[in-house]
Amino acid sequence: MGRRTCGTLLKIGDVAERAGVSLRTLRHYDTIGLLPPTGRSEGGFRLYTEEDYRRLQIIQGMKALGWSLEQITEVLYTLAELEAPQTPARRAALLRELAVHTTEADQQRRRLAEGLRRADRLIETLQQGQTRATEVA
Amino acid sequence: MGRRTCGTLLKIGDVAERAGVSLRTLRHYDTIGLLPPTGRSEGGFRLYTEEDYRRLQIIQGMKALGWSLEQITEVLYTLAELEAPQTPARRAALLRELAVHTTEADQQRRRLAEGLRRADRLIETLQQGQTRATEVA
DNA sequence: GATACGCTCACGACGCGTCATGGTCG
DNA sequence: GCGACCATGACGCGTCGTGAGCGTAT
Repeated sequence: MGRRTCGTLLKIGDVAERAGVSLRTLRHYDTIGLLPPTGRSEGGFRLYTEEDYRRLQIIQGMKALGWSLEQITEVLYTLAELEAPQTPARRAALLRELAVHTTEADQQRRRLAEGLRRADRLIETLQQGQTRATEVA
Repeated sequence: MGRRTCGTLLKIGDVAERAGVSLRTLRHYDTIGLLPPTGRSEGGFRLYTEEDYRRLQIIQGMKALGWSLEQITEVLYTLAELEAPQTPARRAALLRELAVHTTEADQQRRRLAEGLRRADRLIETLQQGQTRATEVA
């Protein structure tokens, strides 16, 4: 029946299409431990859950901010570990890590805003180039 | 007399320091034809002019927008050629190219804006992670 | 058994960082 | 001729794209 996979499990192609990424990317994320599929079929096919898919969406968001896959891996592990109860010392350490990442995100935000201004200037320049050249003609 | 180079010519290190890029980067830009130094010394040292330096600044701006060095090379050549008078046919072709690049710049602008929204959401997520974890403590 | 879908290598592109080794300038 | 500066060449890295060659699901 087309694309529907058994139960709630998604094959790599389903996830790829939904999220708009390549199969290659998903395999890469698997090999580096960033997004290992929850399961595998008998024949070795990667099987993803809805939860995996949500994780991918978060990854995409962070990637769009220019974070490296390694950084993203760290943050996700930190957040995951914060969910589970830990010793107070451990919790404090995790919170400190998280604070660092938040600061990084803030800086990234500023860089993006700066880039936006730059983009506007560039577009202006290009359009000037066009109009000037057109006027001469 | 430190860093001052003969006349108005700058050595690679001077340019690198002023622009905040590495020597390697400048050599790379040379080898790919993006920013060839105007001259060379007898011994083979790269010699840059102020004009070269201005070109580098433009390059840095476009790079910050996520353009590939190849794209930048194209745009710069197109703009340079538009300055000089050409046949009307050539001019028209250049204008068409320029229009393509303008469109790309527009798309880039949109991507940056989208990234900014994503950044805000991510920062929120991270801060929520912090406050939630802090409240539990 | 055809067809779509998946698997694992393995090589390539981009934008440099990073040696290693040796030449140039003041 | 010393020390700061520069040259080329080669390899490496991160993040995939792009096959090749072969197995799996329906």
